[in-house]
Order: sequence, then structure tokens, then C-alpha cells
Amino acid sequence: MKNEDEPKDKRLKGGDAQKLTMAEVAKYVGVSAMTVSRAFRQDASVSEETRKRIMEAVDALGYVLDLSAGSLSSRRSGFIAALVPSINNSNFSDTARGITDALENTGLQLLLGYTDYAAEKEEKLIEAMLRRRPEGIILTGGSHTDRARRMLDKAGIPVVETWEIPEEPINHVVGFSNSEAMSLLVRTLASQGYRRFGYIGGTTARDTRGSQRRSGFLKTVEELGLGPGRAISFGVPPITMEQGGQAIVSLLERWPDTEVVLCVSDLSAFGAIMECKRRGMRVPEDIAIAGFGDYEISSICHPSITTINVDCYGIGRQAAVRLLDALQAGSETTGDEITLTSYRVVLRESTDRGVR
Amino acid sequence: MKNEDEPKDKRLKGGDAQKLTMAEVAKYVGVSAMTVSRAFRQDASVSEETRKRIMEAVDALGYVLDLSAGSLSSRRSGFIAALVPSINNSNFSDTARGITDALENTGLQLLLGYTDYAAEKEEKLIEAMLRRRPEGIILTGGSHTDRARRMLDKAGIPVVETWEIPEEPINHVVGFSNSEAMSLLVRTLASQGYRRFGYIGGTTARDTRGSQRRSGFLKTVEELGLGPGRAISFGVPPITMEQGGQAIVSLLERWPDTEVVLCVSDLSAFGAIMECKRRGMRVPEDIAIAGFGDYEISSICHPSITTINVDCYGIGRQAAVRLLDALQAGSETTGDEITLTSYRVVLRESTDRGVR
DNA sequence: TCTCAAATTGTTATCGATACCATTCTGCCC
DNA sequence: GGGCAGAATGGTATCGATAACAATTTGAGA
Repeated sequence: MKNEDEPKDKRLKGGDAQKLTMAEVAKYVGVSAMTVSRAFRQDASVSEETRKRIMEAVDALGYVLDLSAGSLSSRRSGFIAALVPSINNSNFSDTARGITDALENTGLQLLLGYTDYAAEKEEKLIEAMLRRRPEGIILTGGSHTDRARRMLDKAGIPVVETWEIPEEPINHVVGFSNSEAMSLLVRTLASQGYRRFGYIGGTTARDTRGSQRRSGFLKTVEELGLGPGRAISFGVPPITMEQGGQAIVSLLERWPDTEVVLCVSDLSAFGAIMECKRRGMRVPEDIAIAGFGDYEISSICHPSITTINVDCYGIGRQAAVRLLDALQAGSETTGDEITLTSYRVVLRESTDRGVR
Repeated sequence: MKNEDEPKDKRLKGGDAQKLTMAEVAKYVGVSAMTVSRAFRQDASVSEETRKRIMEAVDALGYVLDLSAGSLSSRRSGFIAALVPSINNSNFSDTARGITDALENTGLQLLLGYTDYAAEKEEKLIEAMLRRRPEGIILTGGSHTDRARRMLDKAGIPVVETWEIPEEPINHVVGFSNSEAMSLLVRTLASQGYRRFGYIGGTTARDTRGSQRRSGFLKTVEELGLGPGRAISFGVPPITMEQGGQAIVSLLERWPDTEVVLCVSDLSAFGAIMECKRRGMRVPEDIAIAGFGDYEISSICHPSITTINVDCYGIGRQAAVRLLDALQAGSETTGDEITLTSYRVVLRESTDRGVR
């Protein structure tokens, strides 16, 4: 046991270092590589004394475990893959945070990708992810290409679809009905006396949640006998604040007597409100506006925005927990139940015209 | 070559599948595993005809390449690691998007982590990332624990620090001086006649960019002979819209005659503006307010918010490009230059009192 | 027809850790 | 004191692809 603790600090910036392997740590300590490997895991049986010596050596040498080698032999990659439509949307980044938090201290790491609301990009990403042999995968929505479905099926890992209730779930589901949530908002506002409803959303092809909200809107307006809903499609999802502003202008040009406008998201609602104010209209006195998603901005801005609060973080967290459960259960599949997540209407100033 | 193209579609949901290996594809096609491996890369020399046959087999069998095995033997993980303070902040998610986009079609995949503005969490994440042997790593800021620096040094991979100009850069830098940017904003507003400046930011310990903005503010106010700056610390970074509102109340209680308030970010500025309006103050007539970061909201809201536009996406993109260059260059390190990214003052309604 | 370089394909060793099984050691009990 | 369970440790094969080199085929030119 020579005393070479200090490997002559020769500032080797980016170079020969990194050759370090478990075997060398083992030699340094005077044990076998297998024992070093065990020292890195908690469940393994290594004497406390040996582990301590090994960890000191690891520290002194600056060794860092190589998981890519480990995962090959153990057949466990330690990855969970998750795909969200957009990473810039705070609803989805909340979900991503929920996943990450749930994964903490499980030894699993998140591989995150964003699909840009495109099924083809999702397909490509799924393949890229599967090449890393994730132990489970979390998707947003239930709309996938055939090849994507086949790959997922073949992969034989638990799959969780989130943020909606797919008609044909692949496996696990953690989400809610966007259509019913929007329907609830329509009914709530209708019960407050609103009659002439408008809707603003993106062109539907890519954003399935958006199109479900739209159809929930249309269906409910009809059911309530409030005539055909006045819906505007504007821009490629996700629609921005600015597009929300442009859309409401179109809508009011076409149907000037609209009383209340529901938007596919708070962001477009905010843009719509600001545009109305800029044009001298008062919200909610002249026009009431509501959003969807309960973004931070909606409770802060003036007027504050009526919306649907969705448990974004909880969706991520629960999806990850479902996945962890499924992994624990192993092949004795626990049945493909649907976990419904909560949502609720949050009434705020933007639709508050007092008693009507 | 038996015709077993259709492996009797036996709906094997999550089970025995997945055993598929390159060798089996090879056997199926009647070539060696090596040839299959070559077929997956573009540069490799395989006859077009063979590649086609192999790819058909891959398709028919549903084989998915296993990169964890490949990266072990090729000694290239195909990962780039990136750490950002928060994934929920649109400035940083723009940066993450810039990185991802720059990585497209390079065969490199992003491993993303968020540090929650904590150096200790960063240290843990760096270790977790290094265990995957990334080929390069992108960090936010220049403040790291000693152990983190040592690990990075030892790893011998290119490191890019972003979003600020560290005093002691590890390697590459892509960023700008937060202090000077804030200073520019102060000077610009001073030239418009503002004299009594206030500042709102989080408690400084964790958010180094925030503290640089603060010190840039204080220094410049002093230099201009405008007396000691009136700075409020409020809340743990990142400070929210709501905290921005609370902070400006404190600030105005203490210094009621403040003319203009600069905020560490647009989000807190927005919260501050809304709170002022709620209390019946007019912005900018009674109090002018400015932010930092040029978030989408700032151009849309009313009044629109004066701010510093930062090229968040470009920071990510350029950081990734620097990394790719460094990887290409190999060990002939290309010198540790600093790439400065642009920023500019964007004057909007929230500080526009007309000619003063 | 023969030669030789380039293109294509195959063989074997290896990447660095872990699974699996064998071995050694410790200490307790009858 | 012998036997034996259980803890600690070691040896070897292996995970699934790719590097490196060898072997074979192809085709153009002499």
C-alpha cells in the first residue's frame, strides 16, 4: 500500500485522465473489482471497513462509476424516457419536474425529449429513446404513429400516457378528459348567465388536447341550446399570446355580440385580454374571457383570468409513480387502470360581471 | 432464407420480446453481425444492396439498435449533458431548446438536469451525468463547488459555462456580463431623466446572475451620482410574480419617492406592475418599472415592460456549437475563448413618461 | 488473361462493469 | 472440538455492440 494519495497534481486539463477503471481502484485498495462494484451499491454485502477504504480510494483517485458499462451487464439502463410536446410551456415543464422529483433517489435518470406537437417527431424520438433501453417511458397524449405503437409494444416496457384519456390506451394512463374539463367551464359560465359563447384555439391537427377542448366546447354549447359555438382556429399549436390577441380580433369581427370567449390556454387568453384592452374594450364588462391551464400569470394579471386548474406537476409525479410501481411489480402486470387527475374551474375577474 | 417475415403476430404485450440482438438480425439476413452494425452507420462501407436487405430485416423483426452496448465498445457515449437552474423558467428552457436544436442530426443526445439554483445539487448532478460519460457538458454560470470543479477537470471533456462570464472559467464560455447589462439599463433610463432608482431581486446567495445584476445596478447608480441605490431583497431565487408584487410594496413603503424600479427579471417586474395597478398607482405615470430577460409576456402585457433582451436560445445554440467544435478538434484544444452573446435594452411603455 | 487497388465482408478481441457461483473466513452452538 | 450457517470476498463468463485487422470479392487497366 504505497502512499501515492497525491498523484502529483499535474494540471492535466482534458487529456490522459479518465482511463481510470474499477479494476485500478481495486488494485489500489488491494481487493477485487467485484468488491469495488459491491461497495457502490447499498444492498451488497461488503464489510463496512472495506467499503470505507474503497470509498477513500475512489475519492483520492477521482474515480467516477461508469454506468454505461454497468447497465450492459446488469441489463438495467437506469433510464426513464419522457416525451412532452414542448419544454417551453410551463404546464409541461411542471410535468417534467414532477417526473424528475418522483425519480429522485430511485437511481433512475430522466431522458427528456420534446416532440413539438408532431407525431412524426415523436416517432423519431421514441426510437432514439428506445435505443438507450429505458426501463419505462412516459408520453404525452394518446396519438401516436403506427410504427411508434409497434416499437413501444415490442419494447416490452411499461408505458404511461398522460394529459388525456386515449381511446385506445397502450398501457397505463394518468390524465383527465380535456373535453369534459372544457365542458365544465362552459356549464359553469352558462350558469352565471352567459349565453353567446366564442372559442379560440389553434388549428387542430397537431394538438390533440386542444382539439378535445374544442370539441368539448362545441358539444356543450349545443347541448345547452346556445346555438352553434363560435369557434376560431388560429395558428399552429401551441398558439402564442400574440396569436391569442389576433384571434379574438377575428372572432369579434365575425360575431360582434359575443359575450364570453374561452381560449385553449391561458397564454392565448392573456393575449386576447391585452388586445381587447388595447382596443379600448373593458374585460369583463364588454367581453368576458377565460383560459385553460391556470398558468402563474393568470392569478397575477389584471384582470385575473378565469381558467381550469390542472394538476400538471401531479400528472408527472403520478405517472412516474405508476411507472415505478409497474417496474417493481415486474411482469405480473398490475392491470392497465386509468389514473384520473383532478382539475377544477377557477373563477376570476375576467368573467366576473357580478350578478347577471 | 426461410419465409418467416410474419412472426405469427402473437400480441406479446410486454414480455419475452426484446431479446432481439444484432447477431440474430445478422443470422436472419445471412451476414455477420459486423455487417449489420455497419449498415446502421452512414460512413461505413456496406453495399447498398446488403444495407437494404438488412434494413428490411430490421423492420420485419422490429429490431432497435442498442446504444448502451455500442457506446461501451466505441468509447463514445453519444451524450451531451446540460444543467440549467430551472426548467420552468422560459429563459432557460429556451436555452435548452437551443442546445437540443443544435444537436439535431449530430447523433448526440441531450441529458438535461436542473440544479434548482443550488451548487450542491449541481455537484450531485454533475457526478450523475459523468457516470454516463458524456462527451461534453454545458453548465449555467461559473459558480461551482470545489469537488465539482475537480470532477470536471478529471473528466477531460469540454465544458461550456453559459449565461455569465465567470471570473475563473473552466474551459469555454458563452455568455454576457449581467452586471454590465443591468448597468446599461440604468444609464439608459438615467439619460431619460430618471433619478431615484430602486431595485428588486431575490436573496443573492444562490442566484449568481441575479447578484451580478444587483451589483451592476448599485455600482452604476453610484457612479452616476444618484446616491445609494435602493435595493430590496425578497424571497429565494427564482422570485415569482407574486413575490415581485410583495417586494415593490416593501420598497415603496421604505422609499416612497422612488421614480423607477428595476427588477431582476420580467416575471417579478410583471408582478410588481400588477400589484401597483391593484393599489391604484399608474405605471409609468406614478412609478416606472423595468424587468430583465424579455419574456414573451413583456411585449404583450399592458403596459408593456421595458427590459433587457437576452439571446437565450442563441446562448444554448452557440454553447452546443462550441462543444461540437471542440469535439471535432479533439485534443488540439482550440483555446478557451469567451463567446459574448448579445443583449439590448428594449424600451416600452412601463418606463415611458414621455419627454421629461 | 493477369495484377493490384478498392470495396465489401468476416473473425476475434475488447470495452468496463456485474451475475453467478465458488471459496474463504468468522464465530456460534451442541 | 467438530460442524455449519452466514458473511465477506474472489474468479470467470458475459452483456451487445464495435475496433482492428484479415480475408475475400470486384473491377479496371495493362
